[in-house]
Amino acid sequence: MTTGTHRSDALEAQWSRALHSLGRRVTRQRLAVLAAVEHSPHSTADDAAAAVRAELPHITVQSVYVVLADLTDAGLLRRIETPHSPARYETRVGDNHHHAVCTGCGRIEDVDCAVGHAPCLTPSWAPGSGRMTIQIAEVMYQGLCDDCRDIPAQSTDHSTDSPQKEHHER
Amino acid sequence: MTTGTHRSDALEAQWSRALHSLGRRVTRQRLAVLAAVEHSPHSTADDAAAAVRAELPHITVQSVYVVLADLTDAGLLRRIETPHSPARYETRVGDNHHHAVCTGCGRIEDVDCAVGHAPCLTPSWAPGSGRMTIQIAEVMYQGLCDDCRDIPAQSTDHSTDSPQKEHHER
DNA sequence: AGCCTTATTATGATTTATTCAAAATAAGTG
DNA sequence: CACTTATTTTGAATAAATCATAATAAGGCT
Repeated sequence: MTTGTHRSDALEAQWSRALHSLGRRVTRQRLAVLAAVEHSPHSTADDAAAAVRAELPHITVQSVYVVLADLTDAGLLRRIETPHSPARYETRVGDNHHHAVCTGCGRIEDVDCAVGHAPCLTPSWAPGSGRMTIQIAEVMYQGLCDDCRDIPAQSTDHSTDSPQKEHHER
Repeated sequence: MTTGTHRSDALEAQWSRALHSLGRRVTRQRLAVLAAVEHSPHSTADDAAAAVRAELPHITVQSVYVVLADLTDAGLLRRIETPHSPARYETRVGDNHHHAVCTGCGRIEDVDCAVGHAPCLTPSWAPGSGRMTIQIAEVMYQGLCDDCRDIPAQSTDHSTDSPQKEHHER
């Protein structure tokens, strides 16, 4: 085990090169965090920390926060803010894709840009609004996934509640 | 001052009716919160609490949280989650409009739906994703407003920082 | 008008998500 | 191998939001 290579070695090399060319140091924790997020996209900081601990048992959530923020800043990760949930991260950067979250179970799916590519960067402004130079457009779809539609009301207890109210998960 | 009416009385009556028909009680704090959010849209819970205190000096943020959550649940308010900022609320519900936030100053503008109306509810799915029944599509644009483009770097202090990094406001 | 039921609000504490400052560590350079 | 400095660790602090319980008041009823 001198070389200590498991996991996708190709990706690791790729990330190392990327970090290097960005003038950033290549560290175990950065590679581990990248691998964790690559392996399970849309991870929260906690998720990532748990995954990383398999390799670096002593890492703390705070360190993971620092690494995540830095990698996001460097452009190697993308941060997603889903409603009623901590921030999530993914390695798929650069392409203009969006997300759909199921209001039933909270699962998140990737969605290709609805309009094509650039068009969603040219919004039609509401009357009276000042114009902006749009740089990114994040679309967040919300709905019910097929699985959750099969189980109409597996809820715990709402007596007179209408079936289609708020769902919090997690 | 027996009638105690100031502020937009018409709106207040409208909200009262809405609450009533939803089987919910009409309370001072609900009306005050609605008025506060109506007056300055995209308010945070803190903003709303501050505004409401002009009328109900003893109200606490926690109560405002409860009221906001309940009104959102009732469909009288809409909750917006902007990146790097607490949740915000607005009274404009029902229409399918989106938001643009300036990465410079954090100001938020309303944006009419880019695609028209319904189309943004029919996303093109990424390969391998399970389908979902989309209910709402929130689009979050990010960019620089004209004001912030005029002042390229009025920042406090970033020495070697590139001008286009993270901005936190509030 | 006044009482009563129950939704709503207040209170105080608690949890969760995230950030910060300072000390310890380790990448990469010469 | 030594040295500089980015990065990580550590421990504490803050911000945002939620929860359980007690107090209050809305609106139906008589």
